[in-house]
Amino acid sequence: MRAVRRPGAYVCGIDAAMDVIGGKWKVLILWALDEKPCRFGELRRSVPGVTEKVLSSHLKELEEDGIVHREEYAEVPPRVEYSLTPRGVALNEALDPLGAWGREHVQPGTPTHSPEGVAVAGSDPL
Amino acid sequence: MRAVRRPGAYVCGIDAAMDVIGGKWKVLILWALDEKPCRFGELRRSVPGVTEKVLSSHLKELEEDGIVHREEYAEVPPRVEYSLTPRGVALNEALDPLGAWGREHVQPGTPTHSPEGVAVAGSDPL
DNA sequence: CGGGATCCGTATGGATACTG
DNA sequence: CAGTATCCATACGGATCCCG
Repeated sequence: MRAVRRPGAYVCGIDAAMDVIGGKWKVLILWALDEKPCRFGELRRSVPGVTEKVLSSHLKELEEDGIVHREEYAEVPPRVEYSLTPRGVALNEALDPLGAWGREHVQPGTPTHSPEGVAVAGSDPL
Repeated sequence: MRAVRRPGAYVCGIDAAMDVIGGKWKVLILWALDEKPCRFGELRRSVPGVTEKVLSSHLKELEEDGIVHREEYAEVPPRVEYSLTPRGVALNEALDPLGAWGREHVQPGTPTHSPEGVAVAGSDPL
């Protein structure tokens, strides 16, 4: 994963934000968590195609970035719950117009929200 | 670069949008073009650190995605001008809240817009 | 000037097996 | 269940040379 943050500084806020959500599955993770807090296994099912390692890495980074909160319960069947922090909620809101743009301009018919993992069929309209 | 579009389809609009702006320098390019149409050389100067090849690739992809328009003038000193399409303008607008989020949450003090010498004091090309 | 072609290093992500 | 460890593939980005 991103070994370390961009050394110097960001050129702009978008640049900075992109560094946070740059992972391949991050926005999908955020999206799933936007619905409800999730356990690791749930998340894995909600984000089809992601592997444990990558999911784990992404979650760790999102946690470091203050986007998700990780609550660990020291129980016998280990239980961990991930949820969005206020900052994460704000990020998701900021992401909304971008999602609208994507739906409008690149993939008409894309669902608005389907954390269960629905994939639409369709081709590039361009 | 992205050899081909994501095989199946996108899970959501954000997912789709991310595929469009996923390149390392794309948002910076968009940002520069948001100010004014630019020639290749200008762009290269506006996006410090990017190499010709990558800039070229990114521009080509952005063009394929209908984000930028490429106007080629068959003159003796070859001249090409890149500009944002309406779709590109819309994308930039959709990116705005994300930029605001980034400025607020990850890099306080990041400038709002400075496409001229995008280099912020102290910024360091990777 | 505006790139295309080539070669190459690295970061990112994937598969699988294993552990607390 | 919730990860970690290891190995591996490749996409991405960079340097350089070259051409219209």
